[in-house]
Amino acid sequence: MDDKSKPSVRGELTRDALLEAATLAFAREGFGPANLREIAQAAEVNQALIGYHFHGKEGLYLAVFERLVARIRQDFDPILAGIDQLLQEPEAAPERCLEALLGLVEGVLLHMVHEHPAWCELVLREQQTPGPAYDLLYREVIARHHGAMFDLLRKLRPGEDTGRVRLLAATIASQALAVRHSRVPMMRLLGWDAIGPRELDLLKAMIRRNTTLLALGD
Amino acid sequence: MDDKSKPSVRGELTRDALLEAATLAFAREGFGPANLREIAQAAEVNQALIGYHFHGKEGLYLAVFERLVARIRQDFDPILAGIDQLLQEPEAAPERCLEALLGLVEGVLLHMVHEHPAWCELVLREQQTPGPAYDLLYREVIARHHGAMFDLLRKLRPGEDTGRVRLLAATIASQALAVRHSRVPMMRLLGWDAIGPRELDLLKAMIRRNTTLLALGD
DNA sequence: GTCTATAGCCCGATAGAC
DNA sequence: GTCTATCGGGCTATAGAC
Repeated sequence: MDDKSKPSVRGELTRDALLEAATLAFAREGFGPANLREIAQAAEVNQALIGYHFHGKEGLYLAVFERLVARIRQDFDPILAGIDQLLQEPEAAPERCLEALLGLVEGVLLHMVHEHPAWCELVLREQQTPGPAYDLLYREVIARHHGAMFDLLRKLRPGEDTGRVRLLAATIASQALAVRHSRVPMMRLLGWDAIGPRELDLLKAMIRRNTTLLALGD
Repeated sequence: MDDKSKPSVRGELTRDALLEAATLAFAREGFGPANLREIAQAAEVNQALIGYHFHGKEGLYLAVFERLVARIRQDFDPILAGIDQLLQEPEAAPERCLEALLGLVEGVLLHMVHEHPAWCELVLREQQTPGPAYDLLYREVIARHHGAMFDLLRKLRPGEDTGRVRLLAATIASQALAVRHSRVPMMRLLGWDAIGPRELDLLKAMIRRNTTLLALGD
């Protein structure tokens, strides 16, 4: 029984291999410079199969985003569900709201540290001219995160102007995002070669301290 | 006296037009996908002149960065010189150090908000895969900013571990940078269409409040 | 579903006239 | 310094055999 015996399975293997290779290639080089020949070669699959399975380069690109969004949601849906539950309790203690906020921000930090270094390039490209891929990412990931942070901060700062609470959410989030957006200058400033366990602990501690100050301050 | 009467001037006009168009194109599309034919057309200049003036696509790209760095330095050198002077005073009051820090961060914020959006996008892209162009920018701009922030924060938090002070500098800076790096999701979160005077005041106030808390907190 | 082969396009570079 | 014309290479997409 060789690996070609079940066509429907083989097709799926081909799709997966192409998506895996394409994710790396698009992340490393961006949409334009990424090269279908190399992607097919890295996936050990014939180049013409990209056309068959994904209807061209753009279709492959969108499929890569769908896959990544699904993976991100797998990581964050439990955290976001826990926050939703907490927020539905009428008398949720502020300490627990702060703890939930810290957990969410730390989750984003971990994701930013561990994701492929150039994943940011993909998102940035989409941000400049938001196309279908960015809309998907925004709807499924970013909007949910924003919503959860906003709701938690509103509980922590009752009575504060909602515009200011939103702005506060954005500035708190920016600390975690900076690890990705400003990775290179940040590493140079800190004199780090890589973000290992020791560096990650320092980052976590600083973000925890900063977030607490910013959420409760004044 | 037509505009072709002084060849040396005409060449300079050609260079400038090409640099202007190239800045926009590289920022919008990144190095790879940007197209020399379109750049030449936008500059209303013959495509072959790119080869003559800049020795190809990479030379043009580097020249764009040299121009960008020169303009940024024009804006920030006075601010940074003022900080250097303050830091050389042996008994500089903490209040003045904090004020200088707030001024620098606000300067970065204003730059991120007002300067040509294309420049920031360019930097962001280059940062993902740093080459000679990024080294130039880092040496001439980013390193100086980091140095100034670090020195000011060390005065404000005497005795604190220098690694933590550096990390604090990075997280404080990230707030101002976020206006560019996360512009699209941030605007959606805040429900803003553009950053006008009203929005800028809100941003300034929030960053001032946050920076003060983060610099002095604990 | 897979593969070969190639059509057809776009790009960067440059030779050579002016 | 500028322009026209073109070369050579690399790319995506796809027709058609299996």
